[in-house]
Amino acid sequence: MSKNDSRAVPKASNGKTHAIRALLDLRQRILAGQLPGGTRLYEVAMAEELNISRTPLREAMSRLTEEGLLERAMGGGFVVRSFGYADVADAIELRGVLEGMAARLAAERGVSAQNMAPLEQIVVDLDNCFETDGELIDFERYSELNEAFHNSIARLAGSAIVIRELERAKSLPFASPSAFLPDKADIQNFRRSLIIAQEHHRGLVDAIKAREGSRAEMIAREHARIARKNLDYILMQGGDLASHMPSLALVVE
Amino acid sequence: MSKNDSRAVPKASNGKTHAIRALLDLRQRILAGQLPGGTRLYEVAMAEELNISRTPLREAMSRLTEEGLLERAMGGGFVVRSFGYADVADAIELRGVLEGMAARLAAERGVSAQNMAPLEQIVVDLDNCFETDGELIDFERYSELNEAFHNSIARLAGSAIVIRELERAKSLPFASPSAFLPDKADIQNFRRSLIIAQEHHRGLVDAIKAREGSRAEMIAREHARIARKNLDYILMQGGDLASHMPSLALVVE
DNA sequence: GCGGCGTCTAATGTATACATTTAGGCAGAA
DNA sequence: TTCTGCCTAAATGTATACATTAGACGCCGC
Repeated sequence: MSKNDSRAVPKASNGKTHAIRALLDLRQRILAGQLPGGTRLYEVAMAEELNISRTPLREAMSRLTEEGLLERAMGGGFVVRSFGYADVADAIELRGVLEGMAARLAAERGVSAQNMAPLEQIVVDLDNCFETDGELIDFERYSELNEAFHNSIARLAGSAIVIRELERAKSLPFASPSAFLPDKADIQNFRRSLIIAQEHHRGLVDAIKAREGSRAEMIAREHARIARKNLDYILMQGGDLASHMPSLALVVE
Repeated sequence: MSKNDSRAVPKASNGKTHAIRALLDLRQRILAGQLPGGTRLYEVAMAEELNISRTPLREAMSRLTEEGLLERAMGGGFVVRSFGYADVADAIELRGVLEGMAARLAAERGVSAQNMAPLEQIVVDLDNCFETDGELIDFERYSELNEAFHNSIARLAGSAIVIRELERAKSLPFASPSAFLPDKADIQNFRRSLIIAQEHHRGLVDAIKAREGSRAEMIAREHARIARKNLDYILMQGGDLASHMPSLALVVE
């Protein structure tokens, strides 16, 4: 058989190899905007800064390239990927398209009641995050449940490829489903958003159960566009809100 | 400024570093099915086999992971990614969805006559690959032009993100637009396919020019489904044809 | 003064020795 | 016989020295 199992795995059991620590550290710096798009990461300098050798650093940068946060520079080396407004908008649209594909496939291929149940439960739980007057009370929980809802949709399609690509699309911080959820302070301005989003969630479940593929797809797309609308609102408000939105720290152009 | 230009670039100007050569070699072996899905690539053994050290080998494997041909194994190491029929079908559908998104965006955002011209020329050139009775004569050229057509559609959307993700989707050999073009010997059986495909090309140009986003999207999707139909036909024929289809060498399950 | 050429330097590429971790086998005791 | 614990081997992780390359800079000749 060609599939040999093996042994090794260094410090990893501990939780972290040098490479993993470097990965986390670099990711955090990029997401925080400390390493602006276009910044070239020089191996020697960065290795010294992180107190590791070049080998695990290259490993870390490789993984960040897979993640889409770095790019390989022509002729070697790594550069922080640049994102502008158009990229953010397109990444959100892309997520919508992929979630739409997942929802459509789920509807077309059919989902058993048993597999549907968790999704429906999430919708109920999301409802319980609201007061009777429609005001959001448990913000943290809403965010978690929203994330779970989107992950479930991806899984319901039953396609490893779709799951993988959706995961990839969401790895850009500003493309994540919860990227532009309102800050706690600004919930008032987004109340309508949240109510509409929840209606989308209900609609998606309904469409998938009824095996209405096209409807499911369109709702998923429209749902993603809420993020874009929130983004535009935030940008229109000026610098103050934008600085509260950590997803945007790495967006420059 | 944070964007420093730099110097180094080893043998690369020559065309190949050890890592690049290892990359090409491994890719070829995977695509040829010599390294079946699930095969674990042991660094020491593989490095010896390729006559290089582990360092450039890891570099090569890293890049193949970005490409989607390898996966990182839990606890370290690399494994050849496994593909089954469902993955091939889904990858084709995914390409259709992404090309659909590109076509829709192109239509919605509008394309200048100047930017549209090359695409229209490709359609004319594709027509010239057929005899008056609809028989394909210049197979090689058809394949090239088909590839060019698909690349153009991606570019017309004017979105770096879309171009990138489409490039990624097409990097799986069986998801490429020309993956299931008929073998020269089997052209007869696929004549209808080619005629329909060409009609799709015309329809796409037409829809984009008329800014009919939804129509453009649906044509692009339907166009990709030709590949799936050809795939199914090939599989139904039994092993003989499949062995003529190099894109399928790495598909196991 | 200007242009070409050589050298120098900074960066990545490569090899390799050593460290770390775990699987699995072997041996001894209950 | 079976369980337990150690020990070895095999694999990846890490550090580091050295090789290679290309651009920068300055010198020299015209």
